[in-house]
Amino acid sequence: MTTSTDKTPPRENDPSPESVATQAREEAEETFDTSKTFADLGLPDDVLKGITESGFVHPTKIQASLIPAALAGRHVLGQAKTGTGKTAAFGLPLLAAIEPGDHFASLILVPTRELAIQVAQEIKDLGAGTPLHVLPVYGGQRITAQAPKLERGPEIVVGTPGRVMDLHERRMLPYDTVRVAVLDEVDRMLDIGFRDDIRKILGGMKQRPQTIFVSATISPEIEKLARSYMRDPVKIVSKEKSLTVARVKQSWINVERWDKRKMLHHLLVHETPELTVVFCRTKRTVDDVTKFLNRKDIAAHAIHGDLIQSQRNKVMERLRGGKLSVLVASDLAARGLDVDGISHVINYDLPEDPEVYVHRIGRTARAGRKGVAWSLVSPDQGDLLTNCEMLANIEIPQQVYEDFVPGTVPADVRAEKELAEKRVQAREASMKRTEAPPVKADDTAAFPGGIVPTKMPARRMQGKVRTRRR
DNA sequence: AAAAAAG
Repeated sequence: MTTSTDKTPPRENDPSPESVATQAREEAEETFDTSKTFADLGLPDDVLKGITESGFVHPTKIQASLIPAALAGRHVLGQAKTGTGKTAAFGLPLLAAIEPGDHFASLILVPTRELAIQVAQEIKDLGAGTPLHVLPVYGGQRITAQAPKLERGPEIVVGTPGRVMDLHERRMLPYDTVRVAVLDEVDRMLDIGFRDDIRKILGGMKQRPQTIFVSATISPEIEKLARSYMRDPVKIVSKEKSLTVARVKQSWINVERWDKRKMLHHLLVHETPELTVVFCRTKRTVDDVTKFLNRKDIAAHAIHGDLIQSQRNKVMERLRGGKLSVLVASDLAARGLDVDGISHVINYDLPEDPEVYVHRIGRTARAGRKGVAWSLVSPDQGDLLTNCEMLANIEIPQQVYEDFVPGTVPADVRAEKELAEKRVQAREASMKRTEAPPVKADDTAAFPGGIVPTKMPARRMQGKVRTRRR
């Protein structure tokens, strides 16, 4: 049995056709600009053909504002939540602006290999009506396999930073021909490790190409980066109240650390989701959880950055082909991946970075569908949950599973608790022995808040605070 | 603190 402690009545009790239709319309209005069609945006006929063949009529809001600006040759810094068609927003103007034979006219940088494959495929599909070539380049595949494809001089290259730099150094990928440079998932690209690569690649383009940066969130650091590479940029910001779409039903479940696997198993068995992605914080946990589920006869597959690339590609193919029901993933899969039919996202651990939460749950409820996002939160992880709620600007309700039977407390945890209790008792006993000196009336008067000045030096206090946070 | 990306 499932009970929700949400104060508002559950949506399931209100499935009248009118309300469903209203909700659908509101959500469409939230994402799409129904007052416009792609034909209004100034795209050429051969590009429009690819769009109509893909079944699109109205652009999303980010597309409606980004496409005309990019077509006009402007530098664009665009923000929109996940799943609102950002790839097409920068891909369509590229397809429109680039002539066949314009070798290496555009370079698109993405943070993961899987995204390189996906973004390249999406632009290929959109450009089906044009003779342009799109090539993904990324690490983990042999350079010798890529060389002949690069020699043919594709107009658009989509790549991960490491391999792009490698190919450039081998003189197989020029920078000086690039007229439009795109940074996808900029917030992720500015992480330590990527930042310098990005600077090297963009800085290597002495001709100062038109730049398009897209990101789910725009931080001051992103603005700074944009200012240093862009001339007179257009900033496109979505005015949404929340960073997450309403179609995802989010909730959190209170569960002790040692009960998380059991709870995960309980959810997968009792709620029978169609296609689930389980996100874990470490590669090790991904492997452990996958093995655990396999032992319980659940056909779960793992994906993380330590698997060989062919294995990663194989798992992604299975996922896209609908031949997989549970994917256990590291944050490798958190961003951008657009796979149809992911009905559930489970956060086995909440991420330290709340932006990652927004990206993770954005894997579900794509293309106008609904989705469910559960987060397993142990009592000591409450602050992580609060961080996510604050960033996404939503209140996540708690879900209680009354028929879930918690496991026994592991021996080491029990021992630790007992030890902590003993320490407290010992401290109380010593406090009684050394009576605190009475506080003088003058001292308290200087601190109306009732705080008694401490004898501890300020520097030591800082140190203490710091150690407590870690 | 971890994960990703060049081998």
